[in-house]
Amino acid sequence: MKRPRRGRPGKVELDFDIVVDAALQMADDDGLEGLSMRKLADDLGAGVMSLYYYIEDKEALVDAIVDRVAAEVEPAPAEADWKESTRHLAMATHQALLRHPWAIPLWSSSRPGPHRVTLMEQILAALASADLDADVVDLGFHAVVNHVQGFARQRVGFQTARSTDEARLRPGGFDVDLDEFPHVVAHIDYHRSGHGRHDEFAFVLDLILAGLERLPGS
Amino acid sequence: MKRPRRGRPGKVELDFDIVVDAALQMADDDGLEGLSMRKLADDLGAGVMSLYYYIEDKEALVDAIVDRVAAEVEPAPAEADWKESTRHLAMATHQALLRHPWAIPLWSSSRPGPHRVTLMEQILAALASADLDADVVDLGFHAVVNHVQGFARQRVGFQTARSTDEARLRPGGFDVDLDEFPHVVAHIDYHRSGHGRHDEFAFVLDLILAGLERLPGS
DNA sequence: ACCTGAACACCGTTCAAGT
DNA sequence: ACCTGAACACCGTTCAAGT
Repeated sequence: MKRPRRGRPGKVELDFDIVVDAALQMADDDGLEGLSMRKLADDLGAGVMSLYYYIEDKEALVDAIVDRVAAEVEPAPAEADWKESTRHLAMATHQALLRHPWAIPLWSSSRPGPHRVTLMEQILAALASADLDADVVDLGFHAVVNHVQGFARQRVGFQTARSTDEARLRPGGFDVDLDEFPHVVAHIDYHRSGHGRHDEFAFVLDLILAGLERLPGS
Repeated sequence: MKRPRRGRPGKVELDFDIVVDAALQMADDDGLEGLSMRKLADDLGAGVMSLYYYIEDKEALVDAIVDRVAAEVEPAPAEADWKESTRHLAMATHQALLRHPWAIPLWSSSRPGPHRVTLMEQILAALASADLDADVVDLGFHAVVNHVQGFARQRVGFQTARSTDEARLRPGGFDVDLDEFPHVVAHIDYHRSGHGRHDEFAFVLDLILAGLERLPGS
């Protein structure tokens, strides 16, 4: 089960992007807890400590790969109005997060890099271009961001528990008897069985955007 | 910097609750990454491996302390209507999360224990008792849950970066020049400077609840 | 039934050094 | 300027054993 090496120990071509690329690949393959400095160096055929010439520490590396995910979000087309732009950015972010599920819990907790700041700027700019009160812009920003993150989280959560039986038996490491929780069971079943709307993410997103217009200024 | 011990090595009183209590305390004191099996055993004056008699592994222990946080959320008073109940549960959850910030990223990613399932049941039951379509109940549930988690996350995020200057200089480990991001700067300033509404959490929550009533059924 | 130490297979990072 | 190995200070957990 040895990993393939890119070169012989002794001299290896390395730079920031090569390190971050390999780290992103490793997180995609093995999840966040599968990413270690030592395995990463091994993958690259370098000594562990060589990595530290290009990055401060592991945390900075993780910040960097999260920012790579943010970089995958394309800007909205120039001719889009505020609602279309916001919608585009939210959907593209949602898709990027589903491509890199390990990034979901990090999306708001790790500190933002340049691409994530750019993404924030684009969303805020789109909302600001609407005829909305400053309070409503702020509120809308958080509503959209929370929706994106919350929905992605929920989605990968349900991927984990495949069958209803599995969910019934151990919703945690605990033995929770779901018979006592009829609404929870109904909720799980609702989500499991196609539940009417095929794209609930977009549906709720549109509700949020429509809601913003109807809001009293201040 | 030795930790105080509760007994002499050789014989210690231990049970599931004692272990979980100590783990919760340690997470509150030192954060999640400050919680280690070895330090925990030390705290309790026990050998590390003694802990494994009561818990499966560290992950199960973390699930348990997260569930303890859920246990702190009081049920809504019986006479409350659906909106008051939902509001109560959301606010109480928000406060519990602020008391245990380490639990915020775990709130939706770790698997729910009995108390968190109970909390879900209560929220779902409250929404179901309203005269809302099943789709709207589902949508409202996620809107409320996302709001609680997203807002808590945002709140502790801002606690980290104290001054505007600090945020300007390094929003990440990156050197992002915020001058290029005027809307982001405005957004940060808006949040920093009292921003009109004193309790934005409750304000947005009420908007969500009011919005649910106005929604078309299906 | 309950608790244990030794050992294993890992981590991230400091440091002083090599080219 | 770039890369390194040895060492340090940690981890969580398996195992075989003790009472």
